[in-house]
Amino acid sequence: MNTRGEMWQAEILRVLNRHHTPISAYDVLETLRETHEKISPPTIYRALSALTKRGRVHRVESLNAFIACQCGQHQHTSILSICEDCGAVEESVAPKILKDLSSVIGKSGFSPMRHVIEVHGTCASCGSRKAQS
Amino acid sequence: MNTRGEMWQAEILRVLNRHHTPISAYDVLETLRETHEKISPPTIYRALSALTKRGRVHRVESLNAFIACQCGQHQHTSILSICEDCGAVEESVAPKILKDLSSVIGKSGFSPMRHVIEVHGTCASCGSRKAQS
DNA sequence: CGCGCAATGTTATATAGTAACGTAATCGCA
DNA sequence: TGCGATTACGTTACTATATAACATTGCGCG
Ligand SMILES: [Zn+2]
Ligand SMILES: [Zn+2]
Ligand SMILES: [Zn+2]
Ligand SMILES: [Zn+2]
Repeated sequence: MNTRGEMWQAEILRVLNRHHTPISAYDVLETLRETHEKISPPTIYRALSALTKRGRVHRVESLNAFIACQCGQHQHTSILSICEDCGAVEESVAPKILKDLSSVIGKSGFSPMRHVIEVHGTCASCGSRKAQS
Repeated sequence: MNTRGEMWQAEILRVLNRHHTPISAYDVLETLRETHEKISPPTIYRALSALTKRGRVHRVESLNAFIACQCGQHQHTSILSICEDCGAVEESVAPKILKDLSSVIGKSGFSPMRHVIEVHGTCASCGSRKAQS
């Protein structure tokens, strides 16, 4: 059975949903340790990996961190816009870009399986805040 | 003077150019230790970071590894196609995709500074090898 | 029951990256 | 040239991220 595993996944998802920025596996670990003293890294990583497979959580490769999927629509490849000022991450879904991407890199015979698209920059509110000052 | 720093950059670039797959900073470290016993991680990371800024080396975020720029044209943002079979990485330059990407994520007011586009999959030769068997 | 399998827990370790500080080279300027 | 300020570099130690390996649990089934 996997009731325990599912329990960890649910707990971790709750932790991730309390944040609006990506957090590291070890941040999750520390948080869960407040209530479950004996939890250890492999448990966290197993659950995060299951959640990622199920599309409930996205791994932010360029930050080695994780964020709950915000776009309702799971099992998609999304574009992550990461504000380097406030840390906020926004998800966009753009099938056309994925298609163009496939066609560009497919020219050489490469067949894509997983896309990582992460854009670092400044979000709207941080941008206007900086423009003011 | 920064002749020492430039020397490390040159040595590291030589190491990276001997491989056709991304290698980790610590792989570089081990290799250089064969000839320079006392070299240490910060030296490697400083040089890698300078090389990355200069566009001579790309950091593969989804592998925590580095590869020498293969496309001659430095200081560009490139799309990396990573074969999960043989590890080979191919670079593509596609300004149109970057433009589309900016326009999609710009709708919400986000202004992009750095793009990370990495596609995992199977390269042409590994694909045909698998199709045969 | 009692064997076999798969999921989970546990310990330890591997891998990746950086802070902090001292020293040495370089620059700005009289 | 002399000399303080500044920056680059080396070195030590440490923090952060991730996984290997093995023990244990609990369930399915004859
Ligand atoms: Zn999502
Ligand atoms: Zn912001
Ligand atoms: Zn390149
Ligand atoms: Zn291949």
